[in-house]
Amino acid sequence: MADELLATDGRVIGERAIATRQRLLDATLDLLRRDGVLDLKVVDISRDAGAAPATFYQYFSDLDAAILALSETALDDEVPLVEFLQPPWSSAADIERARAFVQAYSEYWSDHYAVLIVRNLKADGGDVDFRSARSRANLLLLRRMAAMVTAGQEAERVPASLDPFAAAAAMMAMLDRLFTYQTEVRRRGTSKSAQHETLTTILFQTLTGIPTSSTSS
Amino acid sequence: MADELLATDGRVIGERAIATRQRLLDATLDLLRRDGVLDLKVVDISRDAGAAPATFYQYFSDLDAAILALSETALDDEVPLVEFLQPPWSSAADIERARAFVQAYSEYWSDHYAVLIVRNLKADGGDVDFRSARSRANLLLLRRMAAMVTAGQEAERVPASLDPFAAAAAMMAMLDRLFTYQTEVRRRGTSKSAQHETLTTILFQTLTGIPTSSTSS
DNA sequence: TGTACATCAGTGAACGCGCGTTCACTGATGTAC
DNA sequence: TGTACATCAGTGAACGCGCGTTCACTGATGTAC
Repeated sequence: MADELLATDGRVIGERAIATRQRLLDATLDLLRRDGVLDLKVVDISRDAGAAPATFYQYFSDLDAAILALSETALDDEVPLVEFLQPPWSSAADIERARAFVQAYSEYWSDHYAVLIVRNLKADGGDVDFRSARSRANLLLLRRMAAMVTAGQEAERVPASLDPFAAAAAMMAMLDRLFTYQTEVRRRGTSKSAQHETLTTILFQTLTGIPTSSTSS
Repeated sequence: MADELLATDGRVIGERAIATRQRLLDATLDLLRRDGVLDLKVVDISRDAGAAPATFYQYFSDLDAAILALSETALDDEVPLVEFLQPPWSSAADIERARAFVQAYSEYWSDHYAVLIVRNLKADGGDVDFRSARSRANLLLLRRMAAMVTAGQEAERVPASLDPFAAAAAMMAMLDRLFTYQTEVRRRGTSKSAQHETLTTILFQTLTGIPTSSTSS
């Protein structure tokens, strides 16, 4: 994208300013990770970035603007994940790609969870900008998943009772929520790899309807 | 439970006070639904409940205490849902019970989503009390789901690659997140009943491994 | 059946902090010649 | 190769609001006789 960064007054900004802006974003992410949205403050962000509060307002009209900017960078990291779903999984061997997808998505999530949680929260709360940010991000993967379901139904492997889009949304929901929830699951003695294997199996089974090799215990 | 309600100073409180406390909780829930956690204020709650701010502090040490109290009442409404999972689904006919479960869970969720979202948010953020509230609630259903997976594996219908607890958690995650997300899904032209049918199919398939009747399109 | 007293429940008004936000300013960097 | 000037970037200090929280108080209800 060839868009130049602007200050809040509309000026195009130079290198030094871009660096400052980035430091502010980094600090925002740090604080989001450490303390969560409920305790996020402009004053703290500025201090952590080694800048005066007034500086923050040169680049962001308010906290939401900064969080939205972080959402955009998260989106950039989501784009490559499409590769794992495209072309669609179509044979038992493709479970390897499902496995790789789960792994990659897990990493994506652990890089960006702090931002994604807020984005989802604000989107759920009805904020238009966050809604749109979420939609753009989700549709990327959702469309590919839905296409797999449709293909699976045409091949009569996937139940006709699935709505392709709803099924895809369900899978996304599962991935998102579960990664949020990960520490908790881990605490009950389920290893990370067991969790990934489980997700892989459910995903592959639901989207493609292709039987998983090992059905014996 | 025979626990009597206490004021913050430890006194057991009478009927009139119980009613006031309840009005405060009702107002809290209303505001949570309307404006979300980020804008929740003691002053507003008190005003809406027709009380002075000082009154709030007679019954709750802070906002979190009130939200935790609301989480407990949500838990009460979750208990009956166990019926739908117990005894375990074991034949194709049990898909009716899965369907009823999804329906009931959807209603449970739409009654309590505002509180559950905050509970999850705070639990994810590491708050001990909210963690415990969430665990107690989730384990109720999680245990039954995990048992079904184990049974399905013993009958060699469910892939051995599933970890029973992780699979159950994945299903819970899917339900929770997707209901949050419902308006969005609806907006893309998926009807509520199509969504429920999809969830029912995925749930039943994943937990029991029993093939769904209609695999043709 | 009324009066005095004890306890319970609720509040007005204020204090004070902390945070968002702004404005007039200073300092840094680039450019012309 | 230095000096003057323009533009860019950053800030100190303050204002003011809004909210959490408290305390000494008032009003309501129950109880004894």
